[in-house]
Amino acid sequence: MKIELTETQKNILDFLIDQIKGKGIPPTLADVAKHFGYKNRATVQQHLQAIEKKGYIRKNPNLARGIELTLEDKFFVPKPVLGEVAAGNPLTIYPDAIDTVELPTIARMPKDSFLLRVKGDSLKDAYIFSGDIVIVNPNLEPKNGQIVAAILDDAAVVKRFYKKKNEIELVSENPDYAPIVIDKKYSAFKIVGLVIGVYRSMDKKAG
Amino acid sequence: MKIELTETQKNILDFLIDQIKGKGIPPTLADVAKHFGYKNRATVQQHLQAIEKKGYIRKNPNLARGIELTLEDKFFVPKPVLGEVAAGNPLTIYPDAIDTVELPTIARMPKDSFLLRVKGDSLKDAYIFSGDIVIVNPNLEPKNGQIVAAILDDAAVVKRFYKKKNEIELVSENPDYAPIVIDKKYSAFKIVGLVIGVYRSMDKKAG
DNA sequence: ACATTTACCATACAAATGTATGGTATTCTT
DNA sequence: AAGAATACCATACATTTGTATGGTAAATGT
Repeated sequence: MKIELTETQKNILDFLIDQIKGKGIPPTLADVAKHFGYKNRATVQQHLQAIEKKGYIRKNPNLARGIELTLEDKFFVPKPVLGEVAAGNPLTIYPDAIDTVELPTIARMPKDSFLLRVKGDSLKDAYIFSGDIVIVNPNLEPKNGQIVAAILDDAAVVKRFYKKKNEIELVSENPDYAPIVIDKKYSAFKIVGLVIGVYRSMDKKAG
Repeated sequence: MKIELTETQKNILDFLIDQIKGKGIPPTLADVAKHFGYKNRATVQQHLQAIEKKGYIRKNPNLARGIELTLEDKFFVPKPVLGEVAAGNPLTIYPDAIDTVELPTIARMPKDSFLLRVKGDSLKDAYIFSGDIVIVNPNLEPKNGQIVAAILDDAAVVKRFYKKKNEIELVSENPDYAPIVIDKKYSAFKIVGLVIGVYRSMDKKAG
């Protein structure tokens, strides 16, 4: 039933979601126009009509800030999953979204953070399992013992983080996997962000 | 600094909070007038000026729905956890919120659904652990094999749900706990809702 | 090549919303 | 008793906001 959104429309919808969920109050047409640099509200108006026709929002006519997310009825906001991330052995990370999960609106999802789907079972003793979605915040500095997402030689991993003198150690909770030790100067290594939450939808049985 | 509010002013402020926190969008003057049965907006306007002068709200001039709560913590929105729910043996459910989880910025509660903190480990084979927050939707009908929250003899449980001919069976994933079988007519039993997701914040170490 | 969709701008208009001002009546203070 | 604060109403007006309509240009599909 839902039709694909264009890039511009998707950007606008993202902004709407961001404002409504984040700031708590839907923007006016003028707000949206200003944010995207449009010189008049009619442009926004037309985009909104397109988005509404495709079923993503509903508008209360003649009502200031009368934009409602239809997604909201379902309690879920679709979010892109940027890649798969290995809890065991490293996996490839993809340049674009490989999938979307329906994330409940309560799951905390700060700006700039993103989602990765976990593959493998090396973190099972930290209660993260294959198929779980981890929420990664790239703006937080990881402390020792916290779980991070990192890129190592073009692959992505999720592991517990320990900062040593000249190395960084990435530890799995599962004793089947040995810790990875990286020299701090090694250039093909980069911490992507701190894992701030885990979400698992219950509609399919875990395991 | 804060001065005492009059009864009317307090009622209006309560309504404002209710709308902003609950509905997610501040009301217009007309909304407030209608709710309290005022015949014109100027009345509301004056009350708002009084409330603002006393420091409880701030107004963005000439802005539709431009009421902000000064009380509001901009970065953390506490969400009530309605009770603890036993994955093992039943626990008491409390009439009021027993705790809050802090969900930064986002965190608008999906309509009608609520949170319960899980205690006990009977669902550990379904990857739900003590301390996890389960999201319960009371409007969805559970199907066989799904996980539900239920009230049994004034205690709350989270278990996998199976509907039999004349009974309902609630099963733990953990073999240490035997299934609970309830006759359908038993009045002290009630399905509270379907567990639609599990969320775990990572700021404290799991385990 | 032609029609359709998309992405913008400009302008005009109507409805919603906030604001200013003046009025009446009641209660509370001093 | 006088003054102040409170709680309303009515009306007029300015601004914001949403809507309708028409136009240009580029990309896309058939």
